[in-house]
Amino acid sequence: MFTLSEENYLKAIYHLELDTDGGVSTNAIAEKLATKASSVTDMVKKLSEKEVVLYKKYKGVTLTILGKTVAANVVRKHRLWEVFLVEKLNFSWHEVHEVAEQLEHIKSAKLINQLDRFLGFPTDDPHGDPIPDKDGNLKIVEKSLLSTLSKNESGICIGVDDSSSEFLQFLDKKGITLGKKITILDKEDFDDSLSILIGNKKLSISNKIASNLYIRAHTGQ
Amino acid sequence: MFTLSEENYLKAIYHLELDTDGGVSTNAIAEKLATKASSVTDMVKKLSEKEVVLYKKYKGVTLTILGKTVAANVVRKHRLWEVFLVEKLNFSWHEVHEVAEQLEHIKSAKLINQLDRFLGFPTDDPHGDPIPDKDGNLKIVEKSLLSTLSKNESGICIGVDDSSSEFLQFLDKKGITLGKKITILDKEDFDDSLSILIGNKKLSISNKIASNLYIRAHTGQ
DNA sequence: TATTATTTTTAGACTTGTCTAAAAATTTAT
DNA sequence: ATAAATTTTTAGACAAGTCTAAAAATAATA
Repeated sequence: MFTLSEENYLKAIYHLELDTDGGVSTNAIAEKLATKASSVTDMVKKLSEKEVVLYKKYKGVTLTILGKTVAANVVRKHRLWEVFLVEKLNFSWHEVHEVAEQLEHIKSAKLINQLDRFLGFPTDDPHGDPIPDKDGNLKIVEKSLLSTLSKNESGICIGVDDSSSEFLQFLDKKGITLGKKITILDKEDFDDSLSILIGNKKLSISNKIASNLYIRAHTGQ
Repeated sequence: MFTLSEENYLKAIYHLELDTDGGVSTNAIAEKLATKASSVTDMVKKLSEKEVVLYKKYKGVTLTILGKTVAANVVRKHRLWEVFLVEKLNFSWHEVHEVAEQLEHIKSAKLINQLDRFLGFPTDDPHGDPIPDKDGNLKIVEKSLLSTLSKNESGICIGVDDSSSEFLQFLDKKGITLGKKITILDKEDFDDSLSILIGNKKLSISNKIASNLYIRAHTGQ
């Protein structure tokens, strides 16, 4: 069994490993968890003894198979609870993270299996992130940043990179939601801003926005 | 804000106060929380500084208004989650306690208000215990132990005193559930065991069982 | 009421998870 | 390749919550 702190470290390492090659650095973990590098060193030693990470001094950390399973399960719980909050309790997508951070640590296999069933076995959370299955496997989805599309190309909005409350509320205001078709009408060379068509509305968005929206290629019609 | 430990102490004191007159003793709290009296003394001092309990050395503890509100809110959350688990996730009533012990500490006013609404504003948990309202007020229900009824009296089964998993599973096996009408057919002087009619079934139950079942008087038919 | 017995508190220690400050290792730059 | 900058680790300390063992207060009993 793992403590709340241990689970948070495992989750952080799990996320960091996804966009890092090789071991995850002490500093990166410290930044992600808003803690100090020395604390990370201490915890990583403990996790290493529990055989959920591989750790060589000064060489960074990697999750073991067991560690990855534990971490993926925490992520699974986090995302299932987010779905619950949005679908059943009328939370907005920008409100769910903080509460899911707490709920993800509730320990009960039955609870999470039944919740999964109750929600109809969802595959994605409200931000478009895939929900790991019971064994911790993640569905791989071909996705690109909106900012990488060219003029006249289009795709379906399937997720966000930055899921801060501010960004999500901005998207709400603009009417940008998951599942909507987006077409690039024009790209401005000057500042890389985009003119897009979403639904039947024309919008102008900055490159910063476009670099935080994931798109699935949309062939045909 | 209160830590998990503080909340558990407040809840324990809250429950103990309900069936104690005067202050709650250190030992009683220690027993309820399966901890040591010395630990209780330490915590009670801290709670006293936070002004949620009144504490005089050697004289026991009482909740302040604030303390009672905090405790009732934890109980409210516990019982709402129990309803959720039974009604929505198909848990049996003997399985909910352990999970609700964890869920009761999740901090989010919106979560609990929306959960309450989602569940249709239930007034009782699956064991028949009343759910405190937002202000911490408890509905008072006139109830008696089944063991106090006389021959030919009857009532509706509305709750259990002992809600241990074993007892609840025993009740499941016997088909004794909340809301059912129970009539005393006979009382055995020798061992105070009862012959009862529940639904259309005749059952013989020991006094120990009868002393753990709450009944609401059922006048007429 | 004096003496036991019980309850409660104190004192000191331990664990978990964190921190600061300083030392050691590694990386970067000259 | 040596010096400087950065990263990482160690050493020691602290807070929360718990424990054991002993002292102090209260309650029970003869």
